Amino acid sequence: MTSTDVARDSGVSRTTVSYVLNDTPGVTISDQTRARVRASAERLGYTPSAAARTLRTGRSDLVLYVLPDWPLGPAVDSLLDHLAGELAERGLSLLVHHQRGGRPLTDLLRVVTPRAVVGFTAFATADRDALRRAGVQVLGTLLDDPGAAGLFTASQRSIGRLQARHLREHGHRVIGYAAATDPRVAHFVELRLEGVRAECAEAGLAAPQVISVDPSLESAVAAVRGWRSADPAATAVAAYNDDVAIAVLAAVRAEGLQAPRDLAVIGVDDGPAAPFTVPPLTTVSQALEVQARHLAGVVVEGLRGGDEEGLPTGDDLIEVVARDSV
Amino acid sequence: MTSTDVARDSGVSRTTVSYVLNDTPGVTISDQTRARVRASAERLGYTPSAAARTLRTGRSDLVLYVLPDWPLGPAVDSLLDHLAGELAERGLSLLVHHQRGGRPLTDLLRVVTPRAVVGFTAFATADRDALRRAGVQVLGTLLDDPGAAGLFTASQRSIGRLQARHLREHGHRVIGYAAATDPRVAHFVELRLEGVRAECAEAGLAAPQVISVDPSLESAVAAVRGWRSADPAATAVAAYNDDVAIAVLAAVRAEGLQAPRDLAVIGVDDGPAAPFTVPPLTTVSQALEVQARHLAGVVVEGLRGGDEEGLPTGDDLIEVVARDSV
DNA sequence: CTGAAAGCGCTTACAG
DNA sequence: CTGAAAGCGCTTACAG
Repeated sequence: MTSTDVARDSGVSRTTVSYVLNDTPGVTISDQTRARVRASAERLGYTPSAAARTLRTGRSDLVLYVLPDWPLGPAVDSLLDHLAGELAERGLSLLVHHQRGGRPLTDLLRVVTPRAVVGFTAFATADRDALRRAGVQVLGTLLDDPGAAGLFTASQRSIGRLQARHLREHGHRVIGYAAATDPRVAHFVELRLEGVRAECAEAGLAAPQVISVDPSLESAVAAVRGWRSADPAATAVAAYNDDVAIAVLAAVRAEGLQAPRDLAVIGVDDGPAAPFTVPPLTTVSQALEVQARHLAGVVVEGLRGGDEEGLPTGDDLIEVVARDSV
Repeated sequence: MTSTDVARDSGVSRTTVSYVLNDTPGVTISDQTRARVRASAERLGYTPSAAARTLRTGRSDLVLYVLPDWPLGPAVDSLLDHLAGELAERGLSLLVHHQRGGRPLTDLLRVVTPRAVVGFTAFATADRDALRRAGVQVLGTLLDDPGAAGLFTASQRSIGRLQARHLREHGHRVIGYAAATDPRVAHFVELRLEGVRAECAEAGLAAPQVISVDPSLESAVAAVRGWRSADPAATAVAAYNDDVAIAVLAAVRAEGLQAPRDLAVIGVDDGPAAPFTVPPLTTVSQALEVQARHLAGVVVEGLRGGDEEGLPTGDDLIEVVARDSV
């Protein structure tokens, strides 16, 4: 099923088929011919070969979104959905690549020729350069690595900062930090923790005591004991995310204590379980719908050759959802 | 950066470059020449054009995984990771497409030329046919739609069955069902519910009273009142998933009742919050690691042209994780 | 053992 | 207003 078939079927040349099907501007073709060509294409179920178009034009309508190795949660799905929609309106298709192991990104070029690659996390320098060399546009990253400008999302540091500030505003002077143990997420833990540290330091509080939580009940119980037996004892804990916070909350109950009276807890994500914990979990919400819209704009702007600098960093894209655990 | 550049740089023809870089069997090329070609390719950062290869050979090393519109949870990520790994070992790359709105799948063919498309849910017949016509292999689905054999996963019906059976085995004779309201998930609700109904019918129990839950606390409270005021009153509830179950559990507490004494609750997913609810949630776990391995095998087998029939349906891939809510 | 040549399916100057 | 022809970068019979 090629354009030759359509041409033969509708009694015109392949040139005309191409002009009609691509709505090429600046050519004048009778409405009658156009209709005939479209009808043939439709009837024959013709789809132009992506490989041939890409080879010929040297560019494709494909945008590749590169996702990292670690678990991301449902928020990213809706982000992708939204981005795909925005791109579709501009004739672009979005495909997602789940990065795995250490395999270089350039392996992908053996299989697709994207117009642009958008990274959720930072690219390895070698990958970035190789992609650029192959004529692929490389579009920013989400992480606030030094030197890699955050593309669209709230910075991880500001999430930590916001947690600490909320705790501080509720009178807590000694704050613990519940880190996650999953190594794939270590970088994020570090960035959020930095935010907590910075806020504590600026407010003249002691540095947060960091304890990792599995999350299993045993691990969380050990952590709760750790914070409470420290000197000075922590009265509040900022957790890496809701999952960790939920485990800590369970440990508080298991120890016969009460949140927030004996230990306040704040999470990150505002996941589905957060409103229903005991007590309901105070947490940081990341307004991902808004971020998605923003990301879409940035990507589209970037594709148009615009400047990716000077974009909002998005600190206003996070907020605390106050419930009863603080 | 084309194979011509590599040929010139290493002083051979493009033919030889292709033979060396593809390790084409049956050609004899001196080790010295091979080394020279590889060195050039490496130094020049040469990656063959995916478009040109695909166009010339008529096949690509791309497998497309089509994901549905609705939220899937982290389990699918690990499934994808595993599949990508298995495929990579066979020289195949996996890319994911998040299906959106009603846009036809064939739009994708304007952008990529996959060897095969693997569907998480069933394909629309039109899509399936169009893909096949374009020479793309279409590989099964997960849903147990009539006529669309389940590709790899446990059937949704058996999940519902298993919930009801567990409840029944714990002495419950009147069972309620907590459905989800998200329309994107309606089909799954229906299938799981069918399983519950079937199990109840076979055991001679009344049909389950179905109430939808938001999930918000108000909605869940209304549901709990509904089940308890029914005649006969339900003593146990099978929930569509953990999220719904968690809301129901919160409603039970809000009403001053206790689970499982006043109302037993069983979820589906065994998500991260399940061990930490009050009381800890009994739920159905879907051995997704195992399913992933299985899926990878099926896909690879399918690509090899093998038969996708006669595969395990995977009813042994689910099990209840008994905690304290039943 | 290596190279010249054809051709995959498309788009797009260019000629008529 | 429409068509013949070139050429994108590759692979692969085929000739030497």
